[in-house]
Amino acid sequence: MTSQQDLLDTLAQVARALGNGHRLALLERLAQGEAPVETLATTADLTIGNASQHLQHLRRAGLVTAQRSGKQMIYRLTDERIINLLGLLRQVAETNLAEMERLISRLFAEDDADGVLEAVSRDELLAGLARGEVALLDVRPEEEYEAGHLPEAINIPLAQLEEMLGKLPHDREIVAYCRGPYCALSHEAVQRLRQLGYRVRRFEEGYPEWKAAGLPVT
Amino acid sequence: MTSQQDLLDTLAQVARALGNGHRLALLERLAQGEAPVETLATTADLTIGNASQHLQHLRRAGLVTAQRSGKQMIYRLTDERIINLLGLLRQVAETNLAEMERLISRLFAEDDADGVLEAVSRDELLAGLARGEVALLDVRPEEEYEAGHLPEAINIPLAQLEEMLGKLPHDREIVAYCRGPYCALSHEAVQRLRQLGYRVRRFEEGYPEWKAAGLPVT
DNA sequence: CCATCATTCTATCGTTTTATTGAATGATGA
DNA sequence: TCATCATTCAATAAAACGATAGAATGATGG
Repeated sequence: MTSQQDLLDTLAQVARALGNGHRLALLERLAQGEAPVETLATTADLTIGNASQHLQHLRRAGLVTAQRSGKQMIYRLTDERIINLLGLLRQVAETNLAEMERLISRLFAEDDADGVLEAVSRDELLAGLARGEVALLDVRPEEEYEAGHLPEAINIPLAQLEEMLGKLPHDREIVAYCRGPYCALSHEAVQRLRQLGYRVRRFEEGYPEWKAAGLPVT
Repeated sequence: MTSQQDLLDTLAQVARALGNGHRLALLERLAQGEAPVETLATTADLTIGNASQHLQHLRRAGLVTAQRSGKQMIYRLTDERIINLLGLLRQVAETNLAEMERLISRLFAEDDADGVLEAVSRDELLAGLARGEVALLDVRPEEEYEAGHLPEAINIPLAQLEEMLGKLPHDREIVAYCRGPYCALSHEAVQRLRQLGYRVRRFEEGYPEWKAAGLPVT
């Protein structure tokens, strides 16, 4: 009977590994693809030593694995389902926590003045793609695009948006996506492109969710 | 950009609420149905004060809600998806954590000497029920059975197993279930019934998972 | 084999969590 | 209204966590 509680304690240990904002940021970056410590530290805005320690913590919980490559240590998620786990955690938090709602609306406050920027759901996107009515735009950095992206997506990193407008079609609606639901890149891309007269909306999810759902990636 | 991290911090707060074995035990009990503090404290083997404090913690994280009923405070899960969240957490932990495997095999060590006790999957169970080839046995306490159970399940609490054998059919295989994958009740029931000559296996999940999957309950 | 670079380990300190105890609150029924 | 019961609140001490800085490790290129 006591080992029943041992199991729950072990489970709790895994949950506790998720219980820190910095570690969640590291996992979100890892959901885009494997990366060495330095990259992870930079995107999560941590010192190297600090990032290393958090990564050890995630490793002890079995959420990430590490592999040496030359003098670098490459980390990756142990399991695609971790993305689903994060998604479900987010769903539960969003529906049941008023605080969450407040933060989300603040993060995306400026956007939706006239309601036209409503996000495109996965089903809607799939339907639009099947009918050839939409073009996909990936606004993540080139490195993350190279590591994997949605089929037929055009990559224009946000930093080069205006320079690379030539790659965008004019005959179709554009759907922009980035790292996930909380990633602000596609929000900003949509705003800037709309000011330039493009017909564009954002995808409500991101690359990791698409991949975790078993949909094809390139 | 900083509010991106605020969101992750809030998410981390919810994860941290799951990061304690006692709180997971409370949630597992709540997955069976709502209950007052005293019941919860008893099943989680906590003092009342301690249980109350953990429940407050879960409430702040938006995972449970409380409602006064007379002089008792009734707690319940805010959201069925929390059961899915726990299930996914368990899956991830089981596949990626050697420690987990060790604990599970220890918990169920005696059982499977000859391999016949292999658990019945959800699909297999549904097929068997559809063909009328299996009878369902719910070995949880009567209180939990009353709060909800699988359709057509016979309730024989483990404590009264031998006294109530008369309720069991002899012409079909019996599938026993209880609170969930780690619950030992159905394991023990299967062992004891097999010694009495019954053809019986256990369901690999439990009532909460069945309900959370949207399958019919009574 | 030495200098260098990426990463991890160790030690420390301040902060947060947890369990425990006892007092306070809120509803009930005599 | 008072005594009682269920629960929560408040205060404390022990344990776990998180950030930081500097030493140690392990691979590489000369």
